Amino acid sequence: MAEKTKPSRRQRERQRHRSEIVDAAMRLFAEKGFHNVSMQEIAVEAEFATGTIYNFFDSKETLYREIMDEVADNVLSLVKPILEGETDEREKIAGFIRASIRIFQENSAAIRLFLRANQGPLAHVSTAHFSGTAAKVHDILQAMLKQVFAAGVRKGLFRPIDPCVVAPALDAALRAIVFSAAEDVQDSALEEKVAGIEELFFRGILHDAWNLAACVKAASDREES
Amino acid sequence: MAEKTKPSRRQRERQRHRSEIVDAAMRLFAEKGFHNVSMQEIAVEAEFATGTIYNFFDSKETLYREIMDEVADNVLSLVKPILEGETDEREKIAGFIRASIRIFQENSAAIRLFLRANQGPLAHVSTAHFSGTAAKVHDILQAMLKQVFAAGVRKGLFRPIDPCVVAPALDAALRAIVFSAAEDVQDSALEEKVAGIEELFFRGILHDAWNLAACVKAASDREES
DNA sequence: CGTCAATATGAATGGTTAGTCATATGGCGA
DNA sequence: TCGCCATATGACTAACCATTCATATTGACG
Repeated sequence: MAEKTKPSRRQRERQRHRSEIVDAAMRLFAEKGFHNVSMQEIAVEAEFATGTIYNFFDSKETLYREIMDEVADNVLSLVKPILEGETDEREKIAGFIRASIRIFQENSAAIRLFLRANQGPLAHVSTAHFSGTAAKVHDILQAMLKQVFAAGVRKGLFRPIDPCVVAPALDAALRAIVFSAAEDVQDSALEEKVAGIEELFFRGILHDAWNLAACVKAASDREES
Repeated sequence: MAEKTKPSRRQRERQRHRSEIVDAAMRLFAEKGFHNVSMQEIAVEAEFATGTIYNFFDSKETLYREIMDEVADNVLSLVKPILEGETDEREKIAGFIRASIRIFQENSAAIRLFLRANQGPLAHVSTAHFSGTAAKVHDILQAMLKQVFAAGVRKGLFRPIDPCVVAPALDAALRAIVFSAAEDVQDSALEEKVAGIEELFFRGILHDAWNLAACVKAASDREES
């Protein structure tokens, strides 16, 4: 199927140019958002002419999508082995949390794209706030997490939590921490913070068993007044 | 200071028109994002002429900002009494979680704005991903949450968690759940899901005390291979 | 009514930018 | 060395859209 035998001179050059464009575009999109970057800017940043970009990508939107997809695939390939290994569900979750540090640190520019993704050319109210493959990848990740949680519950490792609650919660909480750290200059505390998330998720915030039901009731009573 | 005595006919009309424009703009911005909505569209949606909008707002950006600010203030005013009451820190957190349902449900369109906020005319890498007052409000909310957590830890109600980790984590997790529910048609499960978050945060996912440290070590060993 | 001030109107303006295309370039085989 | 083809170029076009402003409408008040 795939021709492995022909990375001719021309072809390799072309591929290099392509990736230079992608790099430049990624930097700019990540920094300023889709609508605030013109093809001119991208061209200048990549040291090509405007028209050249259109030899590689049909439209600005296509370029954007391809970048998103690339990043998404990359992230997924890093996370997948962790969540699908043969280990204990508890270790999978812990491993996922710890891996997030590296993944998000290494792709921090790329990930910013996802933060800024909401603005994209997609005006729709898609399930996630991403577009195209990126949305699928997000869904896949969520699905994997849910499965791990479900398995953990089945085996009695976790309390009978709802995977559809915990999976997005973990994902969102992690993102919040990692991104806020990525934006500050001093990301020194990142490791500790992620460890904090880990503990939070595994053990909760309470010191001892506390009568949750009573509190909830009190709160809703107060609400009605 | 504030003249309470003069909502004359003219003035009241003007105010009504203004809020009709705000409503229309909010609907559109929430649905399609700042850049994908033209002043024309807003004018049509609000049943005014383009120029009329400029009698109320200096620019598109001003309009956007004012909407954001309005929503932010509204949300803050709902949350503040819960977090600053005289109750137990545990109840404050529980109350905050439960209140989020109502708040986000009632302003679901408005809140979508915050989701889409990243795109705004602000290209900067601001601390939060919001602009202007909205950013401040977000910070204020976070600060209040942190204080509650810190107080809870001090009183021994919570384990020695880091407020700077837990506050954003709770916020992000809640948002993730509420928004995903808001986007699905069947939000029937929302109450249960939020209750799930509550339990998750208070008690964690583990059934029993489990040797977290060992797991962490195993995971990082594996990482190095 | 008639007048005036406040407000609404929407066609016109100017600036921006995605995307095109006729032309130039340069590597490569003959 | 020559000519060819893949690729690069960047001035140009067409569309879009925020904003303006000369004009029309409204409704309050004498």
